[in-house]
This record gives sequence, C-alpha cells and structure tokens, in this order.
Amino acid sequence: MRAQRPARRTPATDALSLDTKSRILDAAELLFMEHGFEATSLRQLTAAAGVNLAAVNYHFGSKEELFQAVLTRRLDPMNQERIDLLARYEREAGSKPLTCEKILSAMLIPALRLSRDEKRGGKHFLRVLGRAYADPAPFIRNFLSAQYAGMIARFKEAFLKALPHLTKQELTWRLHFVMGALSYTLAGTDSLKLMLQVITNDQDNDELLLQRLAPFLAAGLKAPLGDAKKLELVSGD
Amino acid sequence: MRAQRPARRTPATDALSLDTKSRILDAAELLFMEHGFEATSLRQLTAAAGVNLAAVNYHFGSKEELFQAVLTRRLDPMNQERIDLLARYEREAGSKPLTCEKILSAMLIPALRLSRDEKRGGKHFLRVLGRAYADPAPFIRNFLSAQYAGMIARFKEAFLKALPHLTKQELTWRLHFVMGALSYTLAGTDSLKLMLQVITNDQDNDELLLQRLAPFLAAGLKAPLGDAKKLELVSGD
DNA sequence: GCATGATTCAAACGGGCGTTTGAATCGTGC
DNA sequence: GCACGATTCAAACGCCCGTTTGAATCATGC
Repeated sequence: MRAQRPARRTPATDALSLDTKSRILDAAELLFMEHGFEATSLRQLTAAAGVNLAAVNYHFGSKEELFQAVLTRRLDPMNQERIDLLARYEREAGSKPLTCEKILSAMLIPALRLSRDEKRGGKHFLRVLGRAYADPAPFIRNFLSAQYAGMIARFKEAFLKALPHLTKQELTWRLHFVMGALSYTLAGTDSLKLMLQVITNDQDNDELLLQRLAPFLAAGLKAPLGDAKKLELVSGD
Repeated sequence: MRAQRPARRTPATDALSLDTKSRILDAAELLFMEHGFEATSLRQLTAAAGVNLAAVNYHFGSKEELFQAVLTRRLDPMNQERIDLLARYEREAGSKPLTCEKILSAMLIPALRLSRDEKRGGKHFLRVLGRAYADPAPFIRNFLSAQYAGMIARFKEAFLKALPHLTKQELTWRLHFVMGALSYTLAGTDSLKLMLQVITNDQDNDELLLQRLAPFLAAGLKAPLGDAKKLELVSGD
C-alpha cells in the first residue's frame, strides 16, 4: 500500500515548492510547537501544509508516526553532532581528561546551533522536544528513551572521568538535573519568561542563555557530595 | 444557573463517599497525570469518579476550569507554605542574611511534603504540574504565571540578599534554571528514569532526590559570573 | 503512446468529543 | 409535609476527529 519514493523532484527554483513529505514535516513542527500533539488536528495541519488530508496517512502511516518523524529528523543529527564533538574534544586533549565545561559544551553547542538555524526549524523544534519530554504518552516516552540512550551513555562515561569524586549513581542524578534545566530552558514557553519577567527582545537570545546556563550547570556538576542532612522535613515550630 | 454550595455532607464514615466536587478533582488529578489534559475525556473522567457526565460542567463550568481547579487546589497552599517557611527562616536568622541553601530549602521542602502526602494527591499532582509548565495552551500559561508571580518575587528578593555578587538579571536566569530542574525532576516521567537507568524502587525516593537536587542547585546559584566566552560557536576544525 | 505504479484528491466512515437540556430526585427550612 | 432550590441524571446536540476508500491524475520506462 505504501510507496517507495520516486525520483521526481520539483525544480528547486521555488523554496516553497518542497516535497509533500517535507511540507507536512515543516507544518507539523510549527503546529505541534504552538498547540501540542493532541491539540493539533490533521485537518488544520494538512491545510497549513497545503496538501490533501489523506497525505499524512499515505506518507507517514499515522499521526503518531508523523510525530516521531518530526522528532527524528532533527534529533538524530543533533545527537550525532554531540557525540562527534565530544570525540573531537577528546582527540584534541590527547591523554589529559576533559574539563567538565568542555564536555558540557559538547552537549550544548549542537543544541544551540540547531536553535539558531532557521533552515532547520530553529527554535520550533526545540520547543516541541521540550514538550515531548513531559508528555506521558507511551509512544513518545519509548521513542525518546531509545533516541537518547546512546548519547547519554557516551556523555556519562566522559563526565565520570572529569568528575572522579562522584559515584556513578550521583552522576546519573546530576545528569538528570542537567537535562531538566536544559530542556526546560530551550523549550522556554513565553509564560515562564513572563513569570520571571525576563526581557527577551534579542535575537541572539539563545546564545546568551546558554552562556548563562553553562556556568550554572558546571558548578552544579562539580559540587561536593551532599551531606544528606541538609534537607529535613521538620514539622514542628 | 450555578449553585451555591449547600450544607449537605455525607457522614464521613466512608472515605470513598466524598463530595461530587472532590471526587471529580481526585479523578481528574489522576487522569490528567496519566494521559494529559487534552487526551483525558470528560466521559472517562466522570466514569472514573463515579459521577454523572454533566457534573463537571455543573460544578466547574467547563473542562478548562476544572483543570485550573485541579491546579489551584494544591498549588495555592504549597506556594503559601513556601512563603511562610521563608518568612520563618528569616525571623529565626534575625539580622543575618540567610544562606542560599536555607532559601532553597524553603522552596523545596513544601514541594517535598506535598509529594509525600498521599492524602493530598501525592506525586500525582506534581506530575500534572510539571507537565503544565510545558503546555502551550494560553489558559494554562496565563494561569501559572499568575499563580507563581508572588512566590517568585518573594524568593528573588531573598536570593538577592544571599547572593550579592549576582545582578538581578543573572539571578532571574538562574532561578529559571532552578525551576526547570525542579519541575522536570518532580514531574519525573518514568521514561526519563529509564533513559538514565536510575533505579527507583524506593518509596522515600523523592526525599533522596531532593537531597541530591539541593546541593546541585545551590552550587549552580553560587557559581561566579560566567566569562561569556566559554561557549563558542566554532564551526571550522 | 501506452502500461504501470506512485501520488493526489474528494468524499465518506464510524466514533468520540465538550456541552446543553429538561425532567427527576434529593435535602432542608418553614 | 410541603415548597423550593440544589443536585443528579439520561439523552441528545452539533461538531470535529483520525483513518479509509476508490477513482483521478501524474511521471516514467518500454
């Protein structure tokens, strides 16, 4: 029933006359960001893409598979870029262990590059991704853990060398916090900016943002092990 | 059309025979956590609560207003508890400024208390909340910024005193990161635990978690101001 | 220039959605 | 013990959903 892609291409003179598949992916990226997965209907999506309603099921199979395609289109290259950058840093450092900041850079820079690249969906995609992290739908959760498993394992190994005072378990938690702050920050809904009264007119916004995030995360990662007595559920007064 | 609450109460001998309103709120909290707002239908919700389909519209007006009621029921007391705890700490400290860790405790402890209180919805609510942070629906975003404005302003003021080396703007960003790591962590979907291969059998899970989160966040908040040259978008090799 | 398979299209399918309605029931104050 | 407002209930309303269908159109290889 599904087709192999034929060799046909529209002459690339008009940037708007892309593949049907690409037009669907672009419209989906935008609308999933604006309204979320559940609240975006295939009717408004195909209308925005200028394609027939049935095209999504024809090219992607289902709405869920379309969502996974939206994610994988950007996420696979970004995570590969992270791994490659980390490998390059390690090569350049020779036998010396990388600093925590350097490893963090290998995580943040590809995300920042993507966010600034309007031709690759820019910020739209990162918002969709940040929202997907919090989505309880099983097909999303399974997809994301599969997508991230390799990259996370690779970076955990690198951080372990850079932070020898941490146990494996402690590092796992701290990486969890890092991912939290990162996804929350990159997904950055406007309401939260409003909530914190951040002024965000600037276009180089994200660059400034990551320059602030990196020292924060590096300090957190390097923190000494906690006393396990700092937080007490004191009830009486 | 809407009614004032009458004095009627079922005899509290049976914990399951609550108000219709409370039963709806409890079922909504659970289902919104499991499936999200959009993916939860009023039919399954009212069936789970054991009430008539029309009861949601009768008691709350609409599905959206029900969602706000679910949030406000827990969030208002929790944020008030945070403010009160901070005030108590300040009183106890006299004229000395609070430490960063102490202020953080005032933020984290009420959340931890709530998360461990099964009678107040326990973890369910915090997941709903974490997910709401990432939701693009305007009615949710406006509601959340209104709910948080007072609490955040109060804590920002306290942190400013504890961290005199930070500018107001820098602190705003760091609080943004703190909220990100906190909400992501408390919302903690299982997929992310899976992704990071965290073993989470323990029931006192959340307590351990916050004991790890607090030193991480404190270190991040106390970090020296960044160089603004650490992150470079180097492209060539 | 026709056969073939890929793609597009309009239309319809069955079903679930949030909300409304108006009558039945309940609980209380008089 | 009755009147009245609060609450519950079954049923229906109108609408939009994701998906499927089968015919029309297109692009290509022979």
